[in-house]
Amino acid sequence: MNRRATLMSYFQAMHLALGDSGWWPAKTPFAVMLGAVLTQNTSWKGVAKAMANLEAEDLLDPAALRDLPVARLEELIRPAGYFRLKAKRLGNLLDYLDQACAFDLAALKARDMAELRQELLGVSGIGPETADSILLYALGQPSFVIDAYTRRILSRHGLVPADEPYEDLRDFFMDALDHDPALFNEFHALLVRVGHHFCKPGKPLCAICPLDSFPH
DNA sequence: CACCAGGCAAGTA
DNA sequence: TACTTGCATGGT
Repeated sequence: MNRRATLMSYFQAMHLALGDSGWWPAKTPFAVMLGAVLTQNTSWKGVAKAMANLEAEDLLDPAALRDLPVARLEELIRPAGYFRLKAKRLGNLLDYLDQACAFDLAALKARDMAELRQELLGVSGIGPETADSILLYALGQPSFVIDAYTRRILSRHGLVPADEPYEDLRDFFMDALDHDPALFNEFHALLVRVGHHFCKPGKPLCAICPLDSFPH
């Protein structure tokens, strides 16, 4: 079985078991970018609280956030953890968005993906996973997102080495699959959901994991 | 109590 | 280039 067929069979198994994930479909692109930074090495629960704090003050908007004192931003995002660090990183992102498109985020959707990805990676605080999350979930561009669960699940199934570098893992998906944003979106979401529920660090895969019937 | 969560950058050798 | 460490709150 070729890699495309293998990956699609994983996708089908996960989707059949868990259904649609509905990740980041309804919010604005900017809100998605905020979430992508705030969720770095952090569970979504605290991020949701931080986002609610911002929304309650109508701050899910780049210009509004730019005018907010840093100390106030730190206070509002505190539940997401690393609050001083993340306040800086959001400031860096705002500086970039102002310079790159004058906060016209819709304009970024038309940009060349590879070029835009390189620019995002140039922002301090935006690494490969955050950049790909922004491209895919905020801008609808077909950039596959790799996270700790994706690496863990694929390596435990013997599809890649455990220490496979981020870019190689991303190529593993992108060389095999059609560059369909909807597919990339749902595929990554399902991998995270499966990892979260069934694939804890150090523990063996669980018998009710939808991927348990695959070789590992 | 220990450990982890949808990472990243800076420092060290 | 390849490790190590700091960042911080909240849940299990």
